[in-house]
Amino acid sequence: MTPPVAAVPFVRVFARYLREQGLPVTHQRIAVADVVFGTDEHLSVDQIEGRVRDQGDRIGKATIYRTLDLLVRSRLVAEHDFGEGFKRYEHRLSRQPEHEHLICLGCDKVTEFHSRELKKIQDQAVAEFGFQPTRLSLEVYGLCAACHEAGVELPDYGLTCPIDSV
Amino acid sequence: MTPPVAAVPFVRVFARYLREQGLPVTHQRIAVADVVFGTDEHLSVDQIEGRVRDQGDRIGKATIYRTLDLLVRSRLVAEHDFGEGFKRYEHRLSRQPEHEHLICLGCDKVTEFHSRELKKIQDQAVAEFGFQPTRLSLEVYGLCAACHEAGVELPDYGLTCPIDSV
DNA sequence: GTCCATGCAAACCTTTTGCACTATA
DNA sequence: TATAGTGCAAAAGGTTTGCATGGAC
Repeated sequence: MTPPVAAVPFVRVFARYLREQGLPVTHQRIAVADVVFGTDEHLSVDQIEGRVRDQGDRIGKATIYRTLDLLVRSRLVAEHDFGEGFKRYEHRLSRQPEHEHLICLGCDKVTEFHSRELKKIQDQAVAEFGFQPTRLSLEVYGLCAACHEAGVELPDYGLTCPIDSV
Repeated sequence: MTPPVAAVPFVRVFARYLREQGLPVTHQRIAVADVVFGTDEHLSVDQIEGRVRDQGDRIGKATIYRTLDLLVRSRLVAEHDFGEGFKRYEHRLSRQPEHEHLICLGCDKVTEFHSRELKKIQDQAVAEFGFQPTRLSLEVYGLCAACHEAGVELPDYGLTCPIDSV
């Protein structure tokens, strides 16, 4: 099976990168790249495994983890932790490379957005603490418009909140 | 051993909370609360275990996890993931309850700070996407002033970055 | 032909759970 | 004394590693 057409040039960038590093361009590495560059979703390792197998390729999980490590090091792919107990991966080509995520607690939908306030926050860290930022991680959790309009309610953990009365 | 004086009233808040919920106020729960409310550090479960034992109390890890769950539900304590592979915990009393973290990749020092830009970012999520935020998580990674001045260098992952040349 | 990648299974680490026993109220 | 908590050990779940085999160049 062939990868989505849009993904092909990005997979080529990865292949070129591998050759530049003197690393073999293997069938499995390309299969993982096909999947990751072929979508704008934020994929888990299990999802990547399933899609590679759906394409007719056999692959082991260890190879997926090792290939993702290469992709993240190359900075062609970003790794995220949305607090689910596992990591998710998204490619950084054909989209705004720097963006943050709105994560819906009702339906798990992830919306990408960018705020220029983030620059100010980093500037503030420099001005106030002499801190030199190299990267930041921002996730906003809540309800997406659809869930909000559908009246979805988030469980309130079920317990009272003493901090408000302190 | 007695807990730090400053921690005592906060531990009392937790004890009152437990009674209000109809839950037993046990030695172990109070010992964990003593440790967590007795510092402004961001403690791992291992650190909490060590400090409880240093105070002369015996405790199992399962009890620490179960007590931290209560503390987080009560909102007296916040749980954080700084990407280390385990969680850290900090109390939310006697400090700005809402704050974010600057995490030094050189010495692991954590600096708390607050930026009013965060409010604007949440407003932007509402205005732009109709997203209703309930909480957000922001961590800025980089070098603290001391490490920066000491000339600490961060490893660059060792590989070239093809994305800049795409 | 050399070197590295792959697949599998085992190991690892943090966190959760089951269960017999103990402490709280 | 009834109810819920504790400790221990086992389980769970995601990720990493060791090693013999197989593929890339």
